[in-house]
Amino acid sequence: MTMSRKQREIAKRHTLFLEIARQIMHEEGFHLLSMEGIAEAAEYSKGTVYQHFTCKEEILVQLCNQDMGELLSLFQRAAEFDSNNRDRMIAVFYAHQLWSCIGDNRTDMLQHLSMHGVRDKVTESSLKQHDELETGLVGLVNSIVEQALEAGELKKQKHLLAPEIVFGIWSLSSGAQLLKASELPLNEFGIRDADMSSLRTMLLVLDGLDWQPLHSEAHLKKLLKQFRTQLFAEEVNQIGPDS
Amino acid sequence: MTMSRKQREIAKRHTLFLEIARQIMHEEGFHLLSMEGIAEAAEYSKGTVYQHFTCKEEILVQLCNQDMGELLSLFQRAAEFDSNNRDRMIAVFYAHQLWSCIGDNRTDMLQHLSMHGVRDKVTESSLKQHDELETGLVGLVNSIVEQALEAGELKKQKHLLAPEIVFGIWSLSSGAQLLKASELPLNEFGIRDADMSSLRTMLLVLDGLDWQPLHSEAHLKKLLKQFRTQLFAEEVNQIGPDS
DNA sequence: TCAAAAAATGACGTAACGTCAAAAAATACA
DNA sequence: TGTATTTTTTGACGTTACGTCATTTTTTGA
Repeated sequence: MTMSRKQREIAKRHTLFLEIARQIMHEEGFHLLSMEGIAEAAEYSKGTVYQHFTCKEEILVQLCNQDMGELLSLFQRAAEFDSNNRDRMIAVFYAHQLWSCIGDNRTDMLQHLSMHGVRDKVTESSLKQHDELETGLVGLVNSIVEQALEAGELKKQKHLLAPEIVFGIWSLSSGAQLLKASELPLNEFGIRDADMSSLRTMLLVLDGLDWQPLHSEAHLKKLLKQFRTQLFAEEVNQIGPDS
Repeated sequence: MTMSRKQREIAKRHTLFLEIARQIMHEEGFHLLSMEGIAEAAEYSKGTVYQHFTCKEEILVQLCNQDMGELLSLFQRAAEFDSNNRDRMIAVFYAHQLWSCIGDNRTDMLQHLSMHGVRDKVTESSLKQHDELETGLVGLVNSIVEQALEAGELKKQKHLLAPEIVFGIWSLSSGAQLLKASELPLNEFGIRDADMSSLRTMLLVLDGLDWQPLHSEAHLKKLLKQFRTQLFAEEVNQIGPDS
């Protein structure tokens, strides 16, 4: 379905507002984002901004949904990685880290969104979209675990269901990103590389689960190289030679 | 040093305000906490509240500091648990979960505090206290890892320093609590018991590290019972027969 | 008892939210 | 092209909460 000129203009402005909001949030943080600020930066009036977004929170959720869409596509690519399920799982974990490195303050934004009182203010439809994205992400990771079970790479655990394994890894990953995004002086605590530390912790979980094939340092090295130069080459280039 | 009557009165009101703030935050959330609200509930005027706290955030940080002090004392008890270092580590993890179950919305509060723009508004001294508490907590966990290394229960890891091991476990624990505190329908995802899942994931990490003595289901059962009926008996009773 | 010091108050200035009647622009139609 | 109608944009307005500070009230102490 094609849009009229007017509709296209509106859509364009919608995007403009979102971009400006993202910019402001990046430079000054969510707490300094104001509707008037956006309007001013875009050279429109406040009322016009309110025609696109019912409230500040609505902008936030839409930005988050954009980012989560990106995350989902990274996850999908990871899930199709041509190897065993263990490596795919590692790819997903890596993708998550990459995702937060590429975007400016994605973790921060999500954190805001999850705060008490925010969900209530947001449009039904954005919220639904958000929940679907979330379900999509979790579902994808879950299916990797299940495929590993089917393939016999992972034995059925006596005390952890597949979704519970996902929960653990998910906790680890998001927890690590949160700590990293916080203002804690991790290096002062003796942490050299937060991402590498959490990734290695995650490998320990996989080994603890006896998820085959077990860890090998050589394989990890090769795998990371593959991620950097093939699977996520483009994304890695956006940040330069690190992680 | 003893206080004058006046000083005692002021201290008492200070506590009163904090308690009221905690109450409001519990019932309505941080976003609905207002200085006027506190003043009203305490039957004082706004100005008086401002004589105790420079701003809303200052109240938040002081409440967090209270709670973190409690957490630290739980951790200390865990660190003195009469067993090996692995079990002490598990006790710490358990204590963290217990702590968030006992308090009303502790995770939420900490999350707020870590948000961008909050630290800047807070008193130097409260901030310092907060950082010291944080350092104390991390340091304590770190020292358990180091004792395990010294005792030979844990071999030196080629790729993870002690603080990095702590980082992983810390990420896992705080990530899990965050997800639990969020409005995600974990049970719909198939997660039966979030705390138990993250605890078991943490055990997998320990096993992955080859931290002796390795997991045994029987031992875990015994250990949890000890936690519930001895080490943290009092705290567990505050919530009833679960976890 | 009363003057000086200390503490409590709430009116005030400011900022941001979200609304809505009026103004401006776009469109339809003669 | 000119006017009527619809759509869009605008910013003034009402509201809420913050944080300040001059004024009022209470306490203290001589």
